[in-house]
Amino acid sequence: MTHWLAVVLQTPAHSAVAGPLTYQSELPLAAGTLVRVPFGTREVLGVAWDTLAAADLDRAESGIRAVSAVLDGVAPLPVAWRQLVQFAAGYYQRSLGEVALAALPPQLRDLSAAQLARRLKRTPAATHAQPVKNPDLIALSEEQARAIGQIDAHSGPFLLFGATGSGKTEVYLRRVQALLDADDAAQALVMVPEINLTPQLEARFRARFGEAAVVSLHSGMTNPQRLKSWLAAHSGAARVVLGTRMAVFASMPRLRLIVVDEEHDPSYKQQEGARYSARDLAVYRGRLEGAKVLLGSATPSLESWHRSRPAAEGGRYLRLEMLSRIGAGGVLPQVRLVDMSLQPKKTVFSPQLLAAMGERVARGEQSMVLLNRRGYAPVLACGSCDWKSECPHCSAYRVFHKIDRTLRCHHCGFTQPVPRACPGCGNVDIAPIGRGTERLEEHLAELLADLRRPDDTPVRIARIDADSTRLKGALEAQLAQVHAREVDVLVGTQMIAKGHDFRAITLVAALNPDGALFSADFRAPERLFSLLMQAAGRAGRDAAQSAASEMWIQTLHPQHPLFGALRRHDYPAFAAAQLREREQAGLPPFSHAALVRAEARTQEVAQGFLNAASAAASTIEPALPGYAQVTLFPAVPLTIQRIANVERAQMLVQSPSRAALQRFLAAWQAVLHATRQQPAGRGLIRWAVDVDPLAI
DNA sequence: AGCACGCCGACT
DNA sequence: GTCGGCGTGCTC
Repeated sequence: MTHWLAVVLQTPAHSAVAGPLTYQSELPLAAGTLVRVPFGTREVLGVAWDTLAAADLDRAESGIRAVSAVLDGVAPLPVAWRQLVQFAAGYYQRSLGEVALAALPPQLRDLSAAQLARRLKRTPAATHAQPVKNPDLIALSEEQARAIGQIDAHSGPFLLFGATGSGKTEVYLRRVQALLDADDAAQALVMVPEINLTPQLEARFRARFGEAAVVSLHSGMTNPQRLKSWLAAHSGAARVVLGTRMAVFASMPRLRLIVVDEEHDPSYKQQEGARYSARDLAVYRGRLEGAKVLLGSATPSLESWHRSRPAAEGGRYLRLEMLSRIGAGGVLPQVRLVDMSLQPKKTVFSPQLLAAMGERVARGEQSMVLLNRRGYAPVLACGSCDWKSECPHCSAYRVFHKIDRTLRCHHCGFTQPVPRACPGCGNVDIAPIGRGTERLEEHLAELLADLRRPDDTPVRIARIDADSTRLKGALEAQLAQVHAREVDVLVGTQMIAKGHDFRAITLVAALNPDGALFSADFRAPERLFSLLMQAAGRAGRDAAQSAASEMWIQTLHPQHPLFGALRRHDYPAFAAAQLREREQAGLPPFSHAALVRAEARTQEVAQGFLNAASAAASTIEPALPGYAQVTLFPAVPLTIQRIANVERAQMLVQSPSRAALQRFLAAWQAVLHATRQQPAGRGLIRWAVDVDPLAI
């Protein structure tokens, strides 16, 4: 007997074939079954989404092809997984197939049914790994115990607002422990923002629950490793899945707890393809599957903070507070502001800061200097004509990297040797303008050259940024050097501000954070506050030194309220002020936004497409649902207008109602597709919608 | 997006 | 005479 199936495959977002396709099969196949199907001239992986009755067929029976193979070694994907994918595809305006296939391990796409069967034969049968029971545990703080009690007593979602070092990870571990002890098939998902942070967390979870119970899922793993972890989660054998944002889509049949650590981190938002927020999907998934959701941060996103206001005021999350620091005498580092307007112009290090660093060196303690700009200098300029190191392919300057004497574009990658003389006028006097971490490291070496460590050896300076850690294992090696106290002063980008537990650092300095105070990006202050709080949290983790640890900030605006709140370590005050501003300006979380981005060879084409699609939205009959509550702004060029010779434009769509915005976007999708076929879409390279964008 | 088909320049 | 340039069009 012939059965018909709706199968989703990775069909491109821009093509006409966006929805599920119909195939036939001699055997009945359950929804969620993985299949390989013929598609054009190739054979691809698909997920059986629905069974179809003959009456549902809208296509001549003769045109329907047969499923070529069934991957029956893998259990069908659970209904909750399909619902999550369906929701994400709808909410983020992408095709079902794109989201579904991107959520599966890549190797599943590449292996034939036979290859997969062979692979599965090598993996042991799925038994639920049993974690170590009753490990030796340290006593909980009163705050930790109270937070755990509340998590047990309520259904959540929870926002665990816990200072750096307040022991959030221990709370996660205890809740996972309690869950696994109580239910010997239950699973927990623990997400962290960056791959860099998974190894140390993995070590802690493995130590507590044993090797077999814990698997990781992130893009730094090899494809076979990812497949293995994914299968362990899917079969239920793995009890704890640790991962980055992609892990929110892990198939877990008995998911009962989801932890999103550092929930404010922008890395949770995917920035290409389906631009989902793993944090937001985690909350949705928790509700869908009846799993408790625990968001944790010392500086929560304003969205989560707002949602965790008292229930009487409309809050939907339960806020749990852990304000004191464990193991550091409860003391947070002192924040010192240096007014740079009192310093000579072009001062990089104020004398006060240098003196403070010098004291650390003399005592054998470590300092950390943050500068959010890698390379030697952001621009190279000619002294006699107006030549600057512009990238020929982008509307941006190429950065001078002294280490290999190149000019590199950080946007398109275009790299050339530094010219001997000015390409504009031939003058040999071309000079770096501004400074990046490379130059800072060099400058600091000069400034500190005369200092001696306690054993009378010279100061050792190291730099950690994306350039110094490009090689595999380089970051680990450099971090190990810092831990082994082979470094006195560490210079780096925000890469070093996050998560790493540096025991001997007693001074952290931010050299020039002022850009974010007056940025056009409305989230810039939130990010800066979070970065500085996290950086401050790096200092003085060791109890013996915490009392003397300091966070130094050099600024032209020491009176700025952001720094006032930071000095008091007062996130709630900062958040309240920011939320007031957001409310007045009608920005998220008080409104909802989506961006449509368009790329073309010329700015006119990119903007023309967006404006045409915008105009077409209002002329459609009947009027699109919710259209009255939706505001479409005119198309504008992106901040970096051109990258790799592609012009980029965007259009903001805003609404006070999330539902109205969603209905509008769903209906507008067809208009955008149609506009592309019209003269206004001629020359357009691509377009994409970004729902809940991080920056507007 | 792939991967075909299709129609015009420099090579064994 | 073929290999291959990437322009257009289709995939249940």
